[in-house]
Amino acid sequence: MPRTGLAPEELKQRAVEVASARIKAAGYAKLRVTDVAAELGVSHAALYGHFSGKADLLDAVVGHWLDIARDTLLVTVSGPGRPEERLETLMIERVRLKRAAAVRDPELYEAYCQATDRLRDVVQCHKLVWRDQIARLLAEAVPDLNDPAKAALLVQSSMYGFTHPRLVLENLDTPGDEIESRLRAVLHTMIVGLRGTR
Amino acid sequence: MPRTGLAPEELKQRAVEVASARIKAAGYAKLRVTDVAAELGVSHAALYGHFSGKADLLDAVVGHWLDIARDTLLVTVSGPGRPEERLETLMIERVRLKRAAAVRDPELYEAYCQATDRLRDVVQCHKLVWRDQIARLLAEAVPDLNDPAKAALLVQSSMYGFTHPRLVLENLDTPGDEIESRLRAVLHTMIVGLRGTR
DNA sequence: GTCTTTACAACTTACGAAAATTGTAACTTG
DNA sequence: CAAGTTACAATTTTCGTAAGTTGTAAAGAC
Repeated sequence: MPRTGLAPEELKQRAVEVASARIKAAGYAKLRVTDVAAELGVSHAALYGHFSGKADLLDAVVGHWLDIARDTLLVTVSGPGRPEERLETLMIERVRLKRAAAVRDPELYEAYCQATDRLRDVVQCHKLVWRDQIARLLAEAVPDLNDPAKAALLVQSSMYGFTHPRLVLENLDTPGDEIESRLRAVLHTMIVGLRGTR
Repeated sequence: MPRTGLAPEELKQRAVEVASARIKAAGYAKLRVTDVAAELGVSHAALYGHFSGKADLLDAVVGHWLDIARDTLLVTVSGPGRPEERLETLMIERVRLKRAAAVRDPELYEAYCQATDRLRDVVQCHKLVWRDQIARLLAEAVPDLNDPAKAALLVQSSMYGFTHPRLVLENLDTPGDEIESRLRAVLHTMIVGLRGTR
């Protein structure tokens, strides 16, 4: 049992919570490992036994947020409705979630954007999970699909204009209805196209 | 005839050329109106008679680059081949052009990215021209298309994952062949989808 | 032995003062 | 009169220096 009284996983979780709160309150650029440590009552060096560096702590913060988002979307995907509807909901909810996050927690959202810009594994892994969800829903929505994984990649790519974190930011001035309407139309066109080329 | 011996349009053009060269050489963030003026042999205040501000000068630099790009693509679009092929070429060349620019002139490319981030008119207008080209080619590739303008907007949106300047940057580590192959597949799927929903 | 602290070097950020830049108005020039 | 310069105020950037941060190794604590 460590001297802090917290198990390693508990300390990591606490560190992520503290870091998240500090980013929200003071800004992404102002996150200091020393501050997080002080708030946890340990020296900053103690945190390096749990995170390989500041970047790793940031990844954990982003990963935590992405996990919550993923769980939210999982509920949506598993809900009732035809496969195409659920696929559409997956995309729409994804955009809504990001738009809301960008407005409510702009600094935490910036952490996410930075992780994306830097092609961090935590974001890349999340993308793969998303693609897997798409593949599963596509396999249902388009019977006899030759290669659901390939199709999912195509659909995902066509969605980046709407869902990429930097583009979500860029589109904040455009009404959500307009974005969603366009997303629906693109998605529908892609699905029809996949049905026509299987 | 102005005291510089240059007509207004000539001076503007010279200023754009000088600014471009300085951005390429010293970086986007280092562009100074005062330096451009000095190199032109005028006071910096004289430039404000031709540009409404530094931002306007930057827009002119980006606009100049976009004009060259547009002319390059115009040749491509007007070339031989079936409409779908030409549409495909329009997209592929667009991505190639940007990838090359990002590698060859990263600072000038950053000027373009900043203009995009800031939703500057010069970039928005360029997007409209591009969409118009798409609409024209789509009208040929998909006979009896109800609304070519709407369809063009959808195709354009599906292409942002590949063509948006920030995403082009993000994709630089991915081989060009892979990007292009995916783009082709998405485009083809969109076209088949449009044919199936007209 | 595990987990932490302390100490430290290399690097980054903060800060204040000075310098430079931007945009504008008044003035000058041809 | 058009087109430029000079002068100026507000703002931004630069720069040197001090303070702070990051990551690591050695030492300490339980």
